[in-house]
Amino acid sequence: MRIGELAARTGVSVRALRYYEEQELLVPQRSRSGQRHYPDSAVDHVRLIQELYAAGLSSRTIVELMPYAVDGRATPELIDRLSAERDRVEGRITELVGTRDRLDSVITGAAKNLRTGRSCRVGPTG
Amino acid sequence: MRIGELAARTGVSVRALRYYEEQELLVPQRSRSGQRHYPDSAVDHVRLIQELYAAGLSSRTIVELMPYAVDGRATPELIDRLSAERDRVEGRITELVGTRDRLDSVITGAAKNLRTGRSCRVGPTG
DNA sequence: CTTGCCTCTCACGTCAACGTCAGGTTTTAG
DNA sequence: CTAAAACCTGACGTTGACGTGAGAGGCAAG
Repeated sequence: MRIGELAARTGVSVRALRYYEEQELLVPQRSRSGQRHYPDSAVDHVRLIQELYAAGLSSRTIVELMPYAVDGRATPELIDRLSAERDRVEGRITELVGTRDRLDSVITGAAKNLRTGRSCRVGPTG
Repeated sequence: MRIGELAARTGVSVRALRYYEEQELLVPQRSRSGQRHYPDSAVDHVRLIQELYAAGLSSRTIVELMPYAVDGRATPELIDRLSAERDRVEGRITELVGTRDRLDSVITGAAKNLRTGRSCRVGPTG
């Protein structure tokens, strides 16, 4: 399929797809006239890329991890890299859970404040 | 305290503190000569700001939520805003948990691949 | 053939949260 | 008093993942 269709199917912009190519994340074939042609598998490929971006990985990191997703070839280094990223994501989750709990207690305090009309201090821990 | 000490205590840069002021997140008093002077509470204040940044909130959003943190005054709108951000954070957590699990299964597959030396496809779902 | 949409390649613009440098003033230590 | 350290105000630079517009070429339909 051509770039417009892939964009429509994945929900990412045409510009983004060209950017992915620039970053060597998704390199399509070219017709004689220079138009990009993607296989059907590109749809899932793009979704994976998006997910990894959403997880906070950079293009460079994704590029480094792609060889595995592409040809299924694993090396110890690759596994280390994947594990490191997994741990990073895990760390982010922990942070965010803490923040969510903080927000929860702030909200609870605020709601109480609202009911009583009294100003009960809720700021940073302490 | 002056800006350098606050920076040292919080671990954020002097530049960042000046940026926070620019964004009206943390407005200190000024001496006659123009130097910034912060109260002790600014330390916790900065930490809260950092945490909210880390949670993915923008300066603008933080500014909107600050009135509560500053004077403890809650309004229904503020609580809605806080709840909305809480839900955003919760959504991010769910996403990241999914990604972590995806990474886990990829890693497991890769490790198995490595042991067997066989290429077992692990890519996007499907 | 031409209309119209899709695509191409530059290449500059954007946005957030600062980094960094320049050039000058204030505070502090000796 | 002097020198160093800390502070001040601009103001331009950085990074990542694109947005946006210009100007030109490609392709199926009438």
